[in-house]
Amino acid sequence: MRKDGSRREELIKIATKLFMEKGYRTTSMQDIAKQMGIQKPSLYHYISSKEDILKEIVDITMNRLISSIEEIDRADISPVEKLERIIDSHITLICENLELFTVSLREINRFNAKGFWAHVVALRDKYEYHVRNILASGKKLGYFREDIDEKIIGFALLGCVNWTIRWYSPKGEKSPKEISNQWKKLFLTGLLKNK
Amino acid sequence: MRKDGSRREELIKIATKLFMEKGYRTTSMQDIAKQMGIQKPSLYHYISSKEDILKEIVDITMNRLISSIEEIDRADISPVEKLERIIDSHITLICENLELFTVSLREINRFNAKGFWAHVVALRDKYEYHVRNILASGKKLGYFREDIDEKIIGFALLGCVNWTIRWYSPKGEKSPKEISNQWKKLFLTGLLKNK
Amino acid sequence: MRKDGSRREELIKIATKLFMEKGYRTTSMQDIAKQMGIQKPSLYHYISSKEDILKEIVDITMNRLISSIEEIDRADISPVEKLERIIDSHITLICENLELFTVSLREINRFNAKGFWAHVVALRDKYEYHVRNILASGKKLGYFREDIDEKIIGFALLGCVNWTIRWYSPKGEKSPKEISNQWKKLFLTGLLKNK
Amino acid sequence: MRKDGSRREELIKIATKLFMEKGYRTTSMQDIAKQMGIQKPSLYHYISSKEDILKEIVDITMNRLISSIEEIDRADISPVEKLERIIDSHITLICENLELFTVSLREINRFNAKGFWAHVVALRDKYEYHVRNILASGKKLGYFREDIDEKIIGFALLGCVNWTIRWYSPKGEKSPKEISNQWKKLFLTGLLKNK
DNA sequence: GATGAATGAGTATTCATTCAT
DNA sequence: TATGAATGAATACTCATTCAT
Repeated sequence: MRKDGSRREELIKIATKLFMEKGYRTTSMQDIAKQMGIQKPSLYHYISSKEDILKEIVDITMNRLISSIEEIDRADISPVEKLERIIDSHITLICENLELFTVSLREINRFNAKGFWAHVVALRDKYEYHVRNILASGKKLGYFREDIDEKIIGFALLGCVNWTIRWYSPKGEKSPKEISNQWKKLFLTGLLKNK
Repeated sequence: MRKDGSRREELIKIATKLFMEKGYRTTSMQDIAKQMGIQKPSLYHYISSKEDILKEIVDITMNRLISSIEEIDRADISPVEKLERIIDSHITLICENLELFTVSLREINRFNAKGFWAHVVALRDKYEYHVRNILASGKKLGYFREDIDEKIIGFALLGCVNWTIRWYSPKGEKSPKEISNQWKKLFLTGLLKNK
Repeated sequence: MRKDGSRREELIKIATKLFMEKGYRTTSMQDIAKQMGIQKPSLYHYISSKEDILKEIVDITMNRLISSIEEIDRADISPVEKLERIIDSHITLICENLELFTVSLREINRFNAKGFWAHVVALRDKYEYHVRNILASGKKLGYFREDIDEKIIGFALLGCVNWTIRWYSPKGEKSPKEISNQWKKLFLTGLLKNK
Repeated sequence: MRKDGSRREELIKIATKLFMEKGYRTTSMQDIAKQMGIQKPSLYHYISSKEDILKEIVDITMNRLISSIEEIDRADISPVEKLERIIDSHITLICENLELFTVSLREINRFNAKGFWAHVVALRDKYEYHVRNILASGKKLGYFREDIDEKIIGFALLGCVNWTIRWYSPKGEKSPKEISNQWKKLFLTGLLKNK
């Protein structure tokens, strides 16, 4: 009676887990149905296609990242602090939603040359815009070196952080906090010892 | 025998291009055969399975990375210079073999839980070993800060560099040299202005 | 009870329209439900199966044709006039109930080899009986040529008239009256000019 | 070795038979494969989709009709004789290729609103053009009544003849020759006795 | 080396219908 | 009277691979 979509959410969650373990293509609707304890066609009560599930996963992850960075960029703090908070928040989001982000970041290219791609690109650009904006204003306000290229450094940040899905494990020895601290220091002062 | 080899190489090259454009699963043997101007079953004179093509691609890319890092690590230079050379060489390899590396880095997880996976992991570990080794000796020799974690910083380096496949284009505005210079400085001295 | 009936009729009407536009098989119960503004299972309050809708459509059309021809055949008029009236009435029925007749005549074969088929055949035979009967008595009474075969000429009449569903449009340039007049003359005196 | 497509022709023939008996939609690729003694996917060596089979059937029938009517219209004979020959040839074609024509005429509407429809319409129009052209010149040359409408009479001819698929059986009592003779006389001089 | 023919296993999706509420 | 949830059965089509020639 309560139409809260909780069964749909369960489906997304289960599918995400399977997509992470076996890959999107390799996971069949059969697999998802089995895991949910229902028959294959019943899945179509909750979603309209397999691709729709992936779209939802991508949407969820991208929007969480964007909400987070927008809030940070709005805050009345220095670009240096913004950068630190972005690193914190991005790593936390990934580590706490590892399945969602693994699938999203791994499979996102599948939409290339499809209608949904424009949507994806728009979201991606939004995030990158904020990153570059913070780097640029840090430069203008005299916090960051003048010779940094926002685009190239922005990609360094994204690569560094997004690559986490390839090696992070909640059972591993490194905590999100440790990772974040290491990288914040790396991005601000580099590896060389101050003399 | 030389004849064989060249035709096989052509196959790998064509397959790599298609895998990059359409993805490994989405590319059919039919697609590859068509692009080569032969019939589907004829492919099997050169390779023994579709997966074999991917294995070869992974092998080629990993081995190039390893040869390069081994040579660098062997050289009689400081860890700082080693780090710089790794960044240079890794970016150059990716940018000059963009198709190969895009496919390799994107599809490598496919072997998860298969026999080939152990092989992949061994290669990956070899590369990571050298990275961490250089970071550790840089620390020991007093070049790098003492509070850096080789593992976490090593992943930062790999993420930063490997992520290049997601955005780099030979037609784009940024050259491998520029990218490399920006990142070398980032890793050594960070973004903050020296006061 | 009156309420029921009207809702059921609405269903038949909507289904008929959809069957005409998309075909019986291609139209789903979903399509019908949507068009009615209710949910799929609710349809089953009014009909017992999809096939039942088609049965009803066939019944309605066949019975109208039969009522009409029976009335004509009962009338105290010459076979020539009977023939003319049949043409008039058959064309009028089709043109004024184009959706019903299009569906009925197009999909009627679907019941082949099913229980309902005997029923359909009985209705069809009834109509054909009257057509042939009129032709035969016209021959006996000296109105029609003696060398005509009632069966073959009867089929000519049916084909000519029933084919209307394939080309007639209420928006087209030809009125049912014009069509009817042309065909009455065709059947009675043929195309050749009297010399 | 001889690449004569005979297996493909066999497939079309078998499919045609099944489509006639069970209908296009109701016949599955499975059914066709079984009847051919091969596995389902093997069908796709010869055709590229189920719809392709139907397209071929429609093409074959329409083109035979058109070849025939073009030849007749080109001949140096009177419109009256042309009309007679059209009736002869059309009935013969249908009766001798009953399966092909039954499927084609019954399922042709399926392409409505698809790309192939324009092609179908073009073929249909070609045939109808010749029919009307012959009627019109018969009128102009003084053979036919002046009050006949080529379009309406043309449809009478088509309906009468095409309806044959609904009742003709090679095992039935009426031969194509008999049918043809009855209808030729019907169209030329009608049913009324000459006084 | 090359390939036409064939296929086993799989894959997403559709749909009429049922039933408890 | 209405419907959300569920499903058994079907369906067209794909694809890597094999093999006789």
